[in-house]
Amino acid sequence: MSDEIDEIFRRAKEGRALFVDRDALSPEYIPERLPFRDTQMNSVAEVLAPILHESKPSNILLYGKTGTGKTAVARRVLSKLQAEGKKNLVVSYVNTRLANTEYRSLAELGQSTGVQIPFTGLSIGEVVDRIFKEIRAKGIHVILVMDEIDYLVKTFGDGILYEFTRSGDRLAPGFLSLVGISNDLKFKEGLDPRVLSSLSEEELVFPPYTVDELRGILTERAHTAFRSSVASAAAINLCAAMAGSEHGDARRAIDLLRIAGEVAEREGLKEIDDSCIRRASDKMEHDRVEEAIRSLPVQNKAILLAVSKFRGGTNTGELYLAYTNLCRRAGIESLTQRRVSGILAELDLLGLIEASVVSKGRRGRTKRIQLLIGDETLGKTLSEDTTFGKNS
DNA sequence: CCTCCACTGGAAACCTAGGCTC
DNA sequence: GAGCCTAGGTTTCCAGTGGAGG
Repeated sequence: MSDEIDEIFRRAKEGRALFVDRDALSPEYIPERLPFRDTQMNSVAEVLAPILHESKPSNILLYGKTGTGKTAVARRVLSKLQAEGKKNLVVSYVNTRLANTEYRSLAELGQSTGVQIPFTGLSIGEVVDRIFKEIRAKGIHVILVMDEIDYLVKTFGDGILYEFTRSGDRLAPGFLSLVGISNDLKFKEGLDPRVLSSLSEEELVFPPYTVDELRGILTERAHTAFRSSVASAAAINLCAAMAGSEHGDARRAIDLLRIAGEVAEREGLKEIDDSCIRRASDKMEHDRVEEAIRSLPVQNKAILLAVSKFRGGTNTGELYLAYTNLCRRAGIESLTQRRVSGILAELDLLGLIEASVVSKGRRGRTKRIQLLIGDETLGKTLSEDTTFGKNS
């Protein structure tokens, strides 16, 4: 036993030699220079520059799929802007999907402008009023970055965007400019035309990286992150190809390279080979699923567990029966079928199950439900939850 | 071509936890 | 502390429906 531990430590010590600066491959790392994004950086900088002579920059919308560098460009430009040392400038960054509700998105904006917002109890309108009041009173110049703004619009409508885009003189001498970041190229369709015209005074599209560009990015990062000869050109090619085959997602490519490096390190290898990369890719998928399950509310877990009882799929009625039984045994309240149907749709969206509506003619209409993940992953992750500890 | 099943999914009402003002 | 407010999750109610079997 202790031999094994010694062995792990020994390998870790040797392995450490693979990485020089692991952070260069972390998701938060933003390099000084963003390769292949000079045009976009300059454009954003040009749009925002007027703030340095006290006038309100146009609102700007950044479009592009995940991992095309939108967030990195926005952050980089804004941090340079902040470095200019302008006193009344406030840069607020909100990821609306992580904030999860309109209210919490606003609360984050409030935080950065210096308004304390209780985590519940106020109406949206009241929160907006308070923030606006603060901006006016202090003459603050706010640049609000709303990341994944399409999520906000899709789930809650454009209510607060409307407020923002029309805030105009209500804020003088302060002002608020929006930098919207969207993964969805079509999200404008659902927008009120007045909001749209104001929000997209300027627009910038981020094309997906080509495999060649990904290779360039990875090479640069690998250079800082690893010792020389750890990540061969062949390894980098494979990472770029695997991540790029779908949609030129740089984040995924970088994650893949980092995890492949970690795998190699753990194995005590001197360099990253193909099998490291393939295993890294499997691990990423596995981790994504585990994390998704772990963060589920109890009821959703129970439903997922009920789904897993049926090898080869089931339908709503049958599942609901199994689910209520399971709840009784686990000693938790069960929800109505209507709600379960809604939760099934959520689980479908997360990619944990597949639920599609099928009609069986005279025998009614239902959802065909199938588990998309492995039993062991599910069992292992759910057994951490004390509610389901024993059975399953 | 019509029926009719076993649900789906929209809408509204209800509930709880929390903050607000007075 | 009373009486108001809201968000978010859930329940209640119900009209709507695709298509196999008649």
